[in-house]
Amino acid sequence: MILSLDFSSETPIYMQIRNQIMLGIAEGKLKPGEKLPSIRMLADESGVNMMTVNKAYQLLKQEGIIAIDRRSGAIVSSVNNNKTEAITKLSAELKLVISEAKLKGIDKAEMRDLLDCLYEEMEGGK
Amino acid sequence: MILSLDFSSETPIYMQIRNQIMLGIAEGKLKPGEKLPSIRMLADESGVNMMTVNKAYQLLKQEGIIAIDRRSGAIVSSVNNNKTEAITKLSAELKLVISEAKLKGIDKAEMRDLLDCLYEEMEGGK
Amino acid sequence: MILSLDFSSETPIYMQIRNQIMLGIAEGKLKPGEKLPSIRMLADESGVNMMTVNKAYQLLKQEGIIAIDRRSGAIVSSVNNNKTEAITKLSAELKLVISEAKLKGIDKAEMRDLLDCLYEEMEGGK
Amino acid sequence: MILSLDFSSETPIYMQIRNQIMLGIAEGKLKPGEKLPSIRMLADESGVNMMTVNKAYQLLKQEGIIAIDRRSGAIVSSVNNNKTEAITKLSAELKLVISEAKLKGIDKAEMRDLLDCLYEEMEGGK
DNA sequence: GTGGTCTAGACCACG
DNA sequence: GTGGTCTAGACCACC
Repeated sequence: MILSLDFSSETPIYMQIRNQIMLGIAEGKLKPGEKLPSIRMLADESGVNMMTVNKAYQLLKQEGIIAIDRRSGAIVSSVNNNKTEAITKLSAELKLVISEAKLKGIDKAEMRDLLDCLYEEMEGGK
Repeated sequence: MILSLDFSSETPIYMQIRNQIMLGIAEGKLKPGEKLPSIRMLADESGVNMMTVNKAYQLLKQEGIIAIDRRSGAIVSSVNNNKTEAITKLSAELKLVISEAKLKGIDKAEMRDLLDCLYEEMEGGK
Repeated sequence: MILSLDFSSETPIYMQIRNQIMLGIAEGKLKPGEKLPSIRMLADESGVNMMTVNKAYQLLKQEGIIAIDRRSGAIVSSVNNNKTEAITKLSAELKLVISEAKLKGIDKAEMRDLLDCLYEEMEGGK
Repeated sequence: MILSLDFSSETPIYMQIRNQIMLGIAEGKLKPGEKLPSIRMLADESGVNMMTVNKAYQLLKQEGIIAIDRRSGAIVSSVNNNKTEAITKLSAELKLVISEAKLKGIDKAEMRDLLDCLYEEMEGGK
């Protein structure tokens, strides 16, 4: 688990960590039930403060993506959340992405291709 | 052009304004060449500071989505065709959305449906 | 808004702050829509770190008890949450309190009296 | 005596054990004078460390709820009648519960009902 | 002015 | 060992 962080990005570091862990899980690099690195270890490896990593973990926990086990640290949760709520959130995000695409002259067909392409790329990492 | 702002959202207000204008353009409610409301008017209507609206407009200008003219205020630009750069940015955003979808148990087929569905919804507003 | 904190208590300071604010609202000392002191001010007054106060506020926000407005800081939310969920949580807490009472020889009648008594005490502060 | 522990809960495991034993006694599943399972047995059954169970037992002993005998292990104490002290502690706990209730729109009458309801539920287990 | 983020340490509770 | 809490300062984004 190596993180590549951009310290001069507008995206807060804890959010970058959260995003990369989420990507890692989605790409199958991290599997449900698997242990995540400890807060301390990840902080040391990545050159950030413990509390920053902690904040990312707390966020992921709150989102139901990981569970923090008192005995053995953080583990990846299995998927089980209610879709309806998730779809509402995703729709808003997707709409924004679609808007950006449109304004850059990318049409529906191209977006579908891009979606397919990204899925393949991500499945490949399994 | 009525904005619905959530002052307790994590998303900064200027970003909410930018997003809604972008959505408005993508949905065809605002067409290329059309004039946007003046900063002052939008600020008054929405109950926010003029500086905040200004920041949103500057951001949109910088993204090449609107043009700001001293005489006639802000107008919607025509579609920009610098796709390559845009696709890189969109890919990163889409990847994150796909990850979230996966972790909520939403598969590729459902995402394609959602994409189609949102396109129809947005075209409808034209 | 003066907090009385016990720095040697087992209860974390941020939780003591959260509890006292919750009590303050329930007793009517703080009314819905009213502004809470800023994080900085409360931190200074109470002799604790900003981040500790921040943690309390974040917790209250997450519990839907306060809202954090980007313009004017934190304000007390109006009550509107779904009761069913709340009752589940309250039941577990009350059950524990009842158990403790029983084991100390306090019977049902006494508990009802205590409940009434506390309600009067808290209403009095309105 | 089967414990249901949530390892990802915020409540420490030893406290969960203590709470469940207390509930068990209050509900009459465990009667004064009755023997509690040995530390080792409970630890094995529940998949936790012996030290953790020990901590829970020590806490219960300190609270005067159980007595620990070298020869026969832990036994449930008879009801302690030092009410005055107990009431102070209970009042603080109840006040917090009442606050939470109020903020969720649950009024005094509903709380009284809930109290009655929980008493019946707990008596039923006798 | 406000809150949001981050750091580099520290101590404690838990298991 | 783990995570949880806290501090005293700092810088930045937002309004």
